[in-house]
Amino acid sequence: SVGTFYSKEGKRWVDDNFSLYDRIVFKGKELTNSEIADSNYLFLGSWYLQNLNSFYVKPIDYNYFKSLKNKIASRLYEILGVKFYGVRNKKQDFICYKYSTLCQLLPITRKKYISMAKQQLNPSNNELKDTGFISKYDWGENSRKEWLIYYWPGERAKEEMKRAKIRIVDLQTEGYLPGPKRGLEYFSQEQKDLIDKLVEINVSRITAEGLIINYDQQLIEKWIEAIHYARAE
DNA sequence: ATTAGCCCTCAATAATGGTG
DNA sequence: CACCATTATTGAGGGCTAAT
Repeated sequence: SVGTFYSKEGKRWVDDNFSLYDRIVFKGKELTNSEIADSNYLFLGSWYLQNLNSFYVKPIDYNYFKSLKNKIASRLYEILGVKFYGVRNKKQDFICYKYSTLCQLLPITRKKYISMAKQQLNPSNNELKDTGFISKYDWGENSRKEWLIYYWPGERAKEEMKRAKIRIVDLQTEGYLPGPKRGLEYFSQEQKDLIDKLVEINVSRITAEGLIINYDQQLIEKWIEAIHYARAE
């Protein structure tokens, strides 16, 4: 896997061989030398974990994602969300997919006739349009007789990108660049303890400090608690 | 090329059984 | 007896195919 994974913290592409998970331990198996796993554990790969910690993720509106009835629609939402990112501030304010490409990306089989392809995808397209994620979509054909689908971002998509941009700016200015005030004495003892806890669960120190500044302490404590559960699933 | 009906798959819910 | 886990049932959605 060369050139497929970008490290946010390292600011470079990763060419190493790596896997998403470092280690998987199933329930009842030996966890460490003496401990037996009380449920299934998943250890995220270090690169993956680092990027999560750096918030190098595409923010998705999980509630919206869940609300989508059609699974094709929800997958489209993920894909288009990323693509719309690339489209902002460009002259061309829409994106275009070959149907054949979409077939590889979506949980669908390639149809022989355009009518079938349309009734395959349009219910999902309409759902996204009705909920405002796209403003409209259109079918077309290129010179090689390949079917194309055009998507225009809707209000919901634009809102999402706006929100994401603000969050990124917030984190970069307030959470990342170590400001002049960013000494250890800046934190209370309680906060230091909390940071240590975060570091224990593999959050990088700089991110942990950023979290402490930007979020309520109790919220973070709950969050740590939740992670201990989430790990097991 | 398009439409409609049948069949298969998957997932959500209900029912059953096993355990503290 | 209550609670959790496993199994059975049902329903919706999508693919395949035959008829138009």
